[in-house]
This record gives sequence, structure tokens and C-alpha cells, in this order.
Amino acid sequence: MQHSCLYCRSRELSEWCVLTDSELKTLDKGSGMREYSPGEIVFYQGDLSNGIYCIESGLVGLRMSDTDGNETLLYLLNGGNTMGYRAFLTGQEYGVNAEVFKPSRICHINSSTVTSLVHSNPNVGLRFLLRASNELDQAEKKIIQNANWSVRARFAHLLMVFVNKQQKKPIEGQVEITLPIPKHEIASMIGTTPETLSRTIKSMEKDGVARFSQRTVQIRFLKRLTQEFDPGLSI
Amino acid sequence: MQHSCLYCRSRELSEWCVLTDSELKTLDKGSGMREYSPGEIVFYQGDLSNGIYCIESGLVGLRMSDTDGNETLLYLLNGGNTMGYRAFLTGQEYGVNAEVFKPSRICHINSSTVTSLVHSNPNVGLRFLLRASNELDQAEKKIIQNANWSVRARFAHLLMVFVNKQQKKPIEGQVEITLPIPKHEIASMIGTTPETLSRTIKSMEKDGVARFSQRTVQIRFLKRLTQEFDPGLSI
DNA sequence: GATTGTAATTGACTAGCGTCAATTATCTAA
DNA sequence: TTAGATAATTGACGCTAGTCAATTACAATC
Repeated sequence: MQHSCLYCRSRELSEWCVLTDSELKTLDKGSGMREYSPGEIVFYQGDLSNGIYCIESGLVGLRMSDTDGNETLLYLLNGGNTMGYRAFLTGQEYGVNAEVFKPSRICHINSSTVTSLVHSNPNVGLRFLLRASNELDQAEKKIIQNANWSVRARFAHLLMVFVNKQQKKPIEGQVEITLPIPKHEIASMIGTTPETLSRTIKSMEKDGVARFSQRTVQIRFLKRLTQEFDPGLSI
Repeated sequence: MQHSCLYCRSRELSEWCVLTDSELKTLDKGSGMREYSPGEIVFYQGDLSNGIYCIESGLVGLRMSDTDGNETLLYLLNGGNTMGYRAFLTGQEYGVNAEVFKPSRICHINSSTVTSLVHSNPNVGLRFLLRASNELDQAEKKIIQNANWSVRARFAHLLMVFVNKQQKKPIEGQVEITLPIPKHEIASMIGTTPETLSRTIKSMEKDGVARFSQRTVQIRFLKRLTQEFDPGLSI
């Protein structure tokens, strides 16, 4: 149950990588770790923020739901990712639910500590701005993709994201990946239904693009997968 | 052709509202104004940034295109809005084209000036973070809406955005608005085609939700328009 | 006014994908 | 191991909205 920001392996990946040694100690003192199990909710859409969450390890999904009850899984976060920074820095309520998908070690840094760090080191704020900017890029691309790509193309693209995220590197265009979340969550991520995703998978198997068994996906030709959403690559 | 940040009516709406008097003078010295005509491009997607643009008056659209040639109009900006702050602050290329829709007065603030302002006043950076955060909220909502709402609902929602943006206030649930951009651009904004939008307009007229003639839209019952995308309001 | 280019509309067609309902598979916990 | 819940699959069906092609309206320019 012990935790220490000083020796956290994920810290270098996070916005805290710009902290000085003394600031690091402040961070360490102002934070506490908790272990979460799959299914647990770290914070709810609509809640007010009282600090920032920092994932040491595990997998967390951010889900947004609208007034009609429609839900969409917007982001998957893992070790080194901070959560809730927007709500904190703008003083607004959380815009999403944070749901734990895999056993996770998640730290919470209290308000005053974050505030003092942001003020003592201007780079922290800029880091978060960088983060927001990147997420915005991602979100805008997603808008274009959802509008112009078929379900199959969007799914192929998400598979490529998973391929690039994992450490195991493809050999001669072949890889095997494990889907980090259940298929109906994947359907939610790409803005479709489980039924349509199921049929899409079937058709991709038929075409020999990939083999699916449970959560395992064997990709034979990465290039063919890429062509699903970027036909220009065939040239 | 003269221009002055000190007396700019739009400044209070922009991120520069937090500047001190002396910083204002720095801003004024480091910026220059140019008048643009409809159709002109202020900057191109892919270009490198060399400062920040600031709209004094007029109307500018930010359009993103992907590798397949699909284009989407993502934002409409007018007086008081800054453009290109993300590319500048993150050092990346512009992610969008900035296209002038109505005659506009647009100021350009050069790199060194922006840099010095960001460093001299930490609130400037936070303002831009706030801006990015709001845009991100908007973008995420758009993702959910595009996935779950019909073209008709999305169009009704955009009409409501126009209603709320204009100064003329509704009287007893009735308003008349003028579409700020041609219909095919509106189609692009809500992720559909001009043909489908045309049919949607026809069906809304048939149902008596609004009357359309050229760019003028007469809305009889704002409540009915709202119900198009938020049926819960009928309760 | 005539000409040209762009915008908007309309019709016909249909593919993609969502919905509903039923069945099967898989997982978890007692 | 069994039971119950959740996840995944499959089939049948219908509708939304995209595509293609043609026509009409409108705007700008000479």
C-alpha cells in the first residue's frame, strides 16, 4: 500500500516530469494512493473537482453521457496519465465518468498542492495546456473520422491505435494484440452498436484481414489493416 | 486602416482582457492589422505558426481536411476570438485552414510579443488553457451528438446556437435569424451533405417548425425547435 | 442584358447501419 | 458445479442519409 511520487515509474510520462526535486517532495506529501478494482468509479460526471488524479498503473476509461442517456467512451488512460485536470483548472464540474477497467493504482493530489505547484512552476501549466491541445487535436480528428469513415474503417483505425500502444512490436507486418476492453465498449468508442461491430469483425475475418478469438486479435498484414482507413497507402 | 489594441472594442472578449496597461502597450506595438475579404485564407493547415491572430471584427471559419479530401467546418469565429493559439503555444503546425466568410479586420501579433506576454503575465497562459478546455468540451459534445442525433436534430441545435449568438432577443418564443454562412457550409458543420440538409429544411417547414427563405429563418416556437434535439423538454 | 460560375434543390436509388428480438457464449460468484 | 448475469452473436427488418445525376435558382461580372 506504500506509495511514493519520487520513485514512481510513471511520473516521467506525466505532466509532473517538469518538477524540480523540492517540488517533487511537495507533490509526494500532497498526494495519496488508492487501489481500484474493475468497475469502480473514480469520479462522476457532474461532480466538483477537489484535486487531480494521477494513474500510476492500470486502465481507466472516461465516459461521457448526455441527457438522453446516450453514452460514449471517449478516452482510455493508463499509467502516467492524469485525470480531471480540466475540471480542476477551470473550476467546472467533471465532464465525464472515470471508470476503472483493470486493477489500478491511482493517486489523488489535493487542491492546494496542485495550486501551489502550478504557481511555483509555470511549466506545469504549459504542460497541461499541451495536454489539452493534444486531446483537442484527437477530438477534432475523431469528429472528421466519425463523419466520413465507415464503422469498419473506424474499427481498423482503433485496432492500429492498440497495436501502436503496446510494447510488443510487429514482426514482418504481423502482430497479435489483446483487446484491452470488452467489445461493446469498443463499439461505444467508435460510435456504433455491439451488433454492427460483431458483423464488422465477421466480415474482416472473411476477408482475411485479421483473426479474432475472444479478446485476441491476430493481424497478418498490418498494411492491409491500414488500408482499411487510408486507401492511399496502396499506391 | 489605423488600429489600436488600446481602444479595440473586442479586446475585453479575448484572452487579452487580463493584460495590464503596460502589457497592453506591448501588445499594441507588437501587432498589426489587416483587412480581409470573404474567400481569403488567413493561414493554411500545415503551415507553421509565427504568432497569434486576433479577430477585431468579421467572421472566420476554421476548416479541417483529412488526407482523403474530406472537409469539415469545425468552428466559426468572430470579433474577440483569437486564432492559431494552439499551433503557436505547442509549436505544431496549424491543424486547420482559417477562411474569411465576412469582411474582417484581423490583427496579427508576432511571436516574440506573444512569448513575452505569456511569460510576464501567467494569467494569459491560464486564459488560453481555459479556452482550450472550453473548445474541448465543445468538441466532445459534438462527438456524442454526431453519434446519437439525427441530421435534423443536429441542424436544429445549430440553429439554436445561432439564435443565442445574435444580439436580437426572442420575443414570446419567436425570432428571425440570418444564416451567417451558405447552406452547404452549414451542412459541413453538422456532418452531412447539402442534399440531405435541403430535404431536412423542407421537412421542418412542412412541420411548421420554422420558415426558410434564402438565408432568413423565421422561428415561430423556439420551444419546438429545442424539442428537436432535447425531447425531454416536452415534460 | 447575356454569360458564367456557384449554390440549392429535387428525384431516384440503395448501402450502411441501427433496432428489435432471440439465441448462444462467457464470466462470476455462491 | 450450478445458477444468474453479462457479453456476444445472429437473423430479420426498416429507415436514415449518402450518392449520382439533372434541374433550377441565384450572384457576379462584363
